[in-house]
Amino acid sequence: MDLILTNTATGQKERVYADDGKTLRFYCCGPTVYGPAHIGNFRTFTIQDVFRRTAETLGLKTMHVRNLTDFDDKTIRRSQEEKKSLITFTDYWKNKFHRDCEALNNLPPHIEPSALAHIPEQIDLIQGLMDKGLAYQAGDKSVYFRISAYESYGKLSGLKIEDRKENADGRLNADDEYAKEDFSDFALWKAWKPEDGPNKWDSPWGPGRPGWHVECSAMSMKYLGESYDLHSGGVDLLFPHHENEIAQSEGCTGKQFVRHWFHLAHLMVDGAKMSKSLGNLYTLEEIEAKGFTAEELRYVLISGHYRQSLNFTLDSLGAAKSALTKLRKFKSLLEKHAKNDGEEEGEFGVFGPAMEAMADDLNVAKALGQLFTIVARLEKNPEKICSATAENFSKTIYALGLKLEEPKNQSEEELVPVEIQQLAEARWQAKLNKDWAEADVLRSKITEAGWTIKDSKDGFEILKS
RNA sequence: GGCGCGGUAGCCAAGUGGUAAGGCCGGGCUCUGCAAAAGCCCUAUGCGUCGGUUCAAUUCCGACCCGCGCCUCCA
Repeated sequence: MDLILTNTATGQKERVYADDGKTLRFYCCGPTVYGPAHIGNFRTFTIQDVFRRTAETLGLKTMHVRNLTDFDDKTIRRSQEEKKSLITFTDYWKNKFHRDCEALNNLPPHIEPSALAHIPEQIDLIQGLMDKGLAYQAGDKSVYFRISAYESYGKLSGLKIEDRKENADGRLNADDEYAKEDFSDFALWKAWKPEDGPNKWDSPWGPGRPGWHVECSAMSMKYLGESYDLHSGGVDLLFPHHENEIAQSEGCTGKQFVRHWFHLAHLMVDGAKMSKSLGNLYTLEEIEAKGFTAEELRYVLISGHYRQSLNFTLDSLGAAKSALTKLRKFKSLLEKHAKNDGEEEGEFGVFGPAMEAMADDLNVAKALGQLFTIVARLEKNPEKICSATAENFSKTIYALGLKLEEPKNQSEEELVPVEIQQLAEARWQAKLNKDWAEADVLRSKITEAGWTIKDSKDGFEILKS
């Protein structure tokens, strides 16, 4: 089964393959570590993870590189506001990011280069562009890419420089106008300014730091080669970031930088773009504080098609919770019947239709639809389940990145106040005595106190309402 | 203004030139003192609006309306 994905560069669905015949080499633009990543960031990283898992499930070997941007305007400014060194500051947020990724069950990239650790590579790239006349040092000592010397600029995004000039009125700031040859030229090397504090590095052009776009070109080519298979990021990076990466990389090497561009639509919240001013910007921590799990969030984030923006609501997490419970139950049904030896037709057996949907442009919504249809069918005919069914289910679930583990017991009993515990036990006694009226009175007292009783055959559970 | 994406049931969301997957919610029933859980069943003559093509359109074409994204450093 081939993996098909829409290539932004051509607008066509194309087969994803390893150009060297061995390993699919791909790069994902990673986070800037200056604060907690929000669920919109994680939609991108999680769908990229589904992409990788699906590729692997279909038999492709992968080499996944994702960078960490650990110096830029924001990291420098905020570290200074907090009176911390840049490294201390970014390390904290790197660790936070890694913990969140793990909770969401995103596989760690094979290589995760940090921009700070690759400044020499970035300087080399800039020097290469200088040598070719594609870059120049301006009066402000910064180095810029000379777009007028690079003809195919704009080929990925389809944006025309002339159009942008017309729309740039009022947006230019005086420095840019003064320093750059052309307002569209973007910074490759930013000359040091007093507000950068101790954060400066030496270069042939004086002290300063690389511009943001260079790091992805320099690091991806270092680890994946001058030409590689696929590059991914949020749609907002299409222009200018990825356009600039192409200009820098192809300008320097003269070779095609990336064959396949994989862009992911944004997550909306309650029908609007996420922003701090609207107060609809959630982090994983906030989602968990509302009583949902990372797996429930993952389910929501992957459940829409990646080329379409997905509207996130808290209600959708509730829906995910129920859907996951259903899958979890099915998993234990499989485990009961998995001892039956048996074979299934095709690469993924009865789950073939679900994997076909995954392979066809990563249609997760369709795959989930197929999955639930198959689940319902097998639940009605459990005698058809065999060891191969369980294996094929595992493969499908792996591609989605779900775990379907039983929720952990959070030692609920200990958290329940003593008086509630006593009321509950009194009620259980009343129940055993078949004093239903007394039992109901006690139940409503417990309910009023904010707890819920769930009976089973030989005991009860106390849960927070 | 330019480029791009989208409008399918209460919500989320697939899909097709031949009569609408799936999930959630809701409703009914079963099972248990009740409740919860669980199980079974039901839930769009309709796919933004108006025209056109066609034996047949939600699916193709045209116009229009609405929402969203990008147009210099935001996944």
